Amino acid sequence: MVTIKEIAAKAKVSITTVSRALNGHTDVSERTRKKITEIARDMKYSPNKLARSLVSNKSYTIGLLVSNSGIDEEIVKNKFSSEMMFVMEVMSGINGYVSETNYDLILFNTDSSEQKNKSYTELCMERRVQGVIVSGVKTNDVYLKEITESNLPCVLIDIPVPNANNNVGYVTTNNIDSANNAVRHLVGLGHKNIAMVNGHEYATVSQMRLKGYKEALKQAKIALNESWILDGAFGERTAYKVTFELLKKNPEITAIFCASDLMAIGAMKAAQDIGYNVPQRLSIIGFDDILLATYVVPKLTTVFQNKYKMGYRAAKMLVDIIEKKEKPRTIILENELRIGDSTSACLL
Amino acid sequence: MVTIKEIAAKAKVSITTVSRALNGHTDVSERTRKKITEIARDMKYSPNKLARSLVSNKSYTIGLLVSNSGIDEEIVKNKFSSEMMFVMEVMSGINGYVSETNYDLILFNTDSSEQKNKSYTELCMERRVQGVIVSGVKTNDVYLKEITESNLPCVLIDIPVPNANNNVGYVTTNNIDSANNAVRHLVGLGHKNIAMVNGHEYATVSQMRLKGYKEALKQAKIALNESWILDGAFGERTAYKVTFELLKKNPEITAIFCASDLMAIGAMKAAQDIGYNVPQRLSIIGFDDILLATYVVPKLTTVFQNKYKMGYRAAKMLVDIIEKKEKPRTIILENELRIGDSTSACLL
DNA sequence: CTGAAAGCGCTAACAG
DNA sequence: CTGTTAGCGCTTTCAG
Repeated sequence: MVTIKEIAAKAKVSITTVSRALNGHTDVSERTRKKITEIARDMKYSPNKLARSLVSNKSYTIGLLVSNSGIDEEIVKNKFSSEMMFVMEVMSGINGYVSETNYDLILFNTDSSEQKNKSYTELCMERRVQGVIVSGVKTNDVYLKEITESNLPCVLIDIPVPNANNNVGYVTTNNIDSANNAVRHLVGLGHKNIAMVNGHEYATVSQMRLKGYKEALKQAKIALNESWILDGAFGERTAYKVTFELLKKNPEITAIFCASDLMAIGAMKAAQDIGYNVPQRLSIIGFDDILLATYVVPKLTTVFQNKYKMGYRAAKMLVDIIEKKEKPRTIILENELRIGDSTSACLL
Repeated sequence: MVTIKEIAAKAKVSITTVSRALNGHTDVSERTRKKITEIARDMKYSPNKLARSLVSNKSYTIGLLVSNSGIDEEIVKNKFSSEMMFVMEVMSGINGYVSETNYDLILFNTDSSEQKNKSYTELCMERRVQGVIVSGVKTNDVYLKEITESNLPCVLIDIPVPNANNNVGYVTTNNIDSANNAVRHLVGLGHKNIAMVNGHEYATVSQMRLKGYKEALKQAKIALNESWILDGAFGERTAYKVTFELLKKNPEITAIFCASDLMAIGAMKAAQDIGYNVPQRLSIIGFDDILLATYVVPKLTTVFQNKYKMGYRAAKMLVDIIEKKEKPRTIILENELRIGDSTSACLL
């Protein structure tokens, strides 16, 4: 590895001058600058960012904290869980913004963190990342609180933080209204007996979507039946099981609102296995609009979340925080109900 | 940020001693070690890996070079391309292995590299990554050659390198045989007029799969019809278009072998839009077994590639190279034909 | 415009 | 067992 020292020697100048020339400082004569840049190129010089970071105290790296949990919970080992699919699309957006900047992305795995007994904060500190984006982490996560209470700039995806300091922000979508809207759509189609398959309780979005569901029923003056609210754990198989049971016991149900597409797919399979036609006998709505939603048959009616944008905006917000720009620390994106073929008028 | 210097001051020892104590060297008395570790904990000390890397010349970071190209080529901006889906699953495997080690993963985007006019090698050098995994990059990529010819440890996914130095390796699957096998399956079902929708030419896998296709036809003594080999560019829409044309012109075709699942799905839609029943009128086989394959109707018959394993093994190989372990630099995994509902006996 | 010197936080001989 | 010293590659005062 060639260093500025070697360049300095060859150019017969001091390392200071080399540093300045290469960094575009104005106080270097054109002649020496030219000489130096040429030599640098010839020697295939590449600046050592580690060294630069050490002295400037800026690593220009952003941490990305994602969970792999669930990866072999529902699916074997080579397939994704619902969460994974969601996170992947978000990541794509994060990457999209980050690649417009000088920052690089470093990937941390929350699972390995627990193996190694290191908190997320430690992971980040060690690498001196300047900020971190957290996604796919449960609200009861052991290390979550620590990191939001630290001074590390931090943006959370779908995890609202009530009264956080100015270094913390979050990006989420309008879950309550979207859920409400989805359920209202069902009501509009004449459905009255509408069940809900929710995700696990350790996701804020579950609570929000449930809230929207309850609101919509109330507005439609439909009595809430608590036993029709199921826990599908954000998994296809769990959703399948609980839906199967539910439908067997309660033939009066004509529609189900699911808090994720994968669960909707699980529910749909359960319905089909029971012999129900979707949507004629049972309407189903999902949430997320993952790639899969368009490909299953019937095509899912679902709440489209712009996951790319969520990631993009999260990354942007993080850089704003890092660079001390005073911008909103909360972003709530709007969703959009996309009508597919899994919903239709109630025929019962 | 608290440093070992501050710990040293508080513990009234030299920084050397602190360093040794914290790094588990044996030449420190138990008493001082205990004192030091306690102080470190109390002060919330976190070692600066940047500084450590600088002196030890080991960054303990691995670069991950993936392409985003195609992301808005076929699909809007918030959806994945086929390549993306594949790469994502591979990434999951890479992450799986890496999290068992001391290394961290740093993400480079090949597109941004071109924006910034930096070669992959530069990107890696600057961050002093100790090795890099390359995936989803085309064989004609401008910077590809440079990086494999550098001394940087490097593992490629699905890009065989003929006579590379000992620092370069690759992981791929048995594409020729798998393709051969897939086509033979069609032959076994009585098909004789078998077309192929291939990916673009800048992927080695396209060439291999084509080779397998040709081999199988030859073995079955079926004449090769070059005009039945189409370029689907690894995209669903392109595959749709070319298949549509092909089927219109050549009603004698009863089966299509596609070099990727997404293209198979595109082909399937084309067939259905023409009024063909799949599989009765037209059998279709895909390649990859991406998550989608199981969810489309009819469920795709496809060649299962263990993408997680590909990533896992690639990461493992890279670490072996970095740590100078003499292990094979070539890994060719076996695939498995998974029969779905998109293939059946030839009825024509 | 240029250079000398100090130092970022840490590790690693070398001496004691 | 512990401290002194030097230095990883770079940036940044401060003097000239």
